[in-house]
Amino acid sequence: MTHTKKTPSATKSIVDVARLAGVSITTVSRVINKIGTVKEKNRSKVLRAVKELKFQPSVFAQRLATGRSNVVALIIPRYEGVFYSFYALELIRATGNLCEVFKLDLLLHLTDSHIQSFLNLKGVGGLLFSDIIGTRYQVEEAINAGVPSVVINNYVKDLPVSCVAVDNSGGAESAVNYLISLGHKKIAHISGDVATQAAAMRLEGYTEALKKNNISVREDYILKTDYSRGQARSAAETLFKMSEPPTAVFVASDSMALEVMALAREMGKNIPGDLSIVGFDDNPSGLYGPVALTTVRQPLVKMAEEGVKELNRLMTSKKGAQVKKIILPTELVVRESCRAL
Amino acid sequence: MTHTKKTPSATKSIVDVARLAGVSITTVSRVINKIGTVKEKNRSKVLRAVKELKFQPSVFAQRLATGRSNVVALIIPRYEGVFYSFYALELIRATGNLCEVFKLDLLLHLTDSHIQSFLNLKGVGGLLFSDIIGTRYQVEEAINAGVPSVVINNYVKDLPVSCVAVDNSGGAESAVNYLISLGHKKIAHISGDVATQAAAMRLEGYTEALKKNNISVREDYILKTDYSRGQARSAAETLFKMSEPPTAVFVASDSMALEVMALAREMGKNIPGDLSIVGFDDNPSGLYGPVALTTVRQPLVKMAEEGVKELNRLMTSKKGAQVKKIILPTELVVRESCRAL
DNA sequence: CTGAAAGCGCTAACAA
DNA sequence: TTGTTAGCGCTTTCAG
Repeated sequence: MTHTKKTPSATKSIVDVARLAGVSITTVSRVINKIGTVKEKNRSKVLRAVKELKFQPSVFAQRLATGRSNVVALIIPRYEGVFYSFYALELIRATGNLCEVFKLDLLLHLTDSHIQSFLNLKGVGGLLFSDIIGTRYQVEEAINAGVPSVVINNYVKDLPVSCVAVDNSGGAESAVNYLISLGHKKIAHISGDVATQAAAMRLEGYTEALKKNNISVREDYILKTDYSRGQARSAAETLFKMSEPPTAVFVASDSMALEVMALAREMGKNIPGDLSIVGFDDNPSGLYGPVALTTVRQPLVKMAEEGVKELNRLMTSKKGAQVKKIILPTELVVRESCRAL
Repeated sequence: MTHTKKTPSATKSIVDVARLAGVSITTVSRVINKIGTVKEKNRSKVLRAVKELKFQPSVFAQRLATGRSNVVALIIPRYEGVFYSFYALELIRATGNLCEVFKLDLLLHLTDSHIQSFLNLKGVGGLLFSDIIGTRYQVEEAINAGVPSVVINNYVKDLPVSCVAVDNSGGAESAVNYLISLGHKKIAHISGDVATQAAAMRLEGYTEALKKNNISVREDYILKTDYSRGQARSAAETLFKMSEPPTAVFVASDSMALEVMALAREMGKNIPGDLSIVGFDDNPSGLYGPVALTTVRQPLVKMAEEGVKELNRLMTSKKGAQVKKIILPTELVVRESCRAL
């Protein structure tokens, strides 16, 4: 009985290519990895064989042999408020696009904060954390294991990890300053979930701007939400019912700001006539309404891109590379939802 | 010089565990893979060693050895209109969640339809295609390569591949029938991108319902869009300007329907007084407006789940398993945006 | 019930 | 410039 080499139906391996091309597997490997030191003649023979056999190297064998992995896991906390947002989608999209550019495989990992089992760190070459809320432990674990990691959307001071965040407090300040420059003094703030750094910093920027302008901070003008439209609506209702309602409101996200505008319209109020509104995000939805929303543009795509770039840098440089803390500027986009008093 | 066993800093391997536990690596492997035939005594010794060493098996070695991979790639066409949607996010979310349940690694792949290089089929254990628009070639390639695949959101008749879709035409019919039952005869349709099967089927359902009720189909009542809010707004403008405007409109997506409602309000029109509206999706945003949107609920999450389940079935059963074509029912959700004539 | 040994497909010294 | 060979870490017969 002919001792056939294993299952003949098996997919082609580097050995088959080598045989067909009449060279050693090493040479094939060199061609695949573009090692240069291969004679043009052999090179083309290999290439031809590869094409004929439709050969694709086994990534597992490669990874096992090299110890390197080009898999990047994007860790998103399965945090309802956040995940239903424009933010999450933009982030995923931008990350996906750039990973493709860098030839990285993007592993998506939605995680419950209370989850015990973490992903197998041996399976990934790098970790991209979307925020650190509820995943701090995982970040620490990754750092200890020496897996290149970067945290996005959270300026992590107290951990030796690269991060790229947005200047939330600065953005908030510019929004409120703008309102003040328009003559507003009674300015409310509908904040997002202050458990997130982004929301907390926006709140801080709001109070800072007020203080610097000698406007007293009224607690009743600060409404905290979970970033959902539902809670934004409730907050707006509260605002409108106040005996001394604000003349302007800075809202922590565009989608919430849109909800406030919607409610205002329903109640027959005029925007910006009766209330000036500034959002945060620069979500395209803000453009389609009757009154284009003035907002603070947040470079979400850029943030994701910088994150992937930084991660790629970490992954391709030797162990112990210096971490980077990047903070991206925001930009006030003036449209139609505010008026001068 | 002591011939140290390679880099001592290297992560622990099965060998270290075996040594520490005082058994062979085979036994360790058995314990890891829950092979049962291991004496309790050895078993606990191994477990203890695993814990002490914080051992995590190398997925690459496992995959190389077994030839099996639990990596699932979710292929989403980078199709602007689609990707900015509620749809994409829901899909990713549901897929991500269920993959975790099945212990599958989710690889996200956003693809340009014109891309040549495809992902390395050897690297994945299964493929989940979100729609087949622009990726038909890839689907065929996967089928030929024998890689388990399922197409979501598109009922693929002409290819031997599993798919799970939604009853778009049925859903559209029920929406239009409902409008008709309310006494409407002048019913318009703002369709999505008819290059997608979903939009095409909704349009078909619309015309079918009309025909079955002996209402003539007016071409000028059919406005085609790309699913974007911008185009929805233009379509609505067109509608409102007509000499004989419709009394009701069936819109192919909730986000577009919301845009139509917004425009109506801006123009001082009353919903549902002046115009009845039915959407499609059951996007939660439809609930927050002043008038809750009547819509056709689309089991997006269920669709994604069924997709993953089916893929998992394919991946765990032997080659050549029978493909399944699944079609999920929709449900009309009556809320406040329609009135009887 | 356990262990020795032969791979899985590829890369990377080391020689030639 | 090319080939030989020894692993990478794990699974899986096959003996014991």
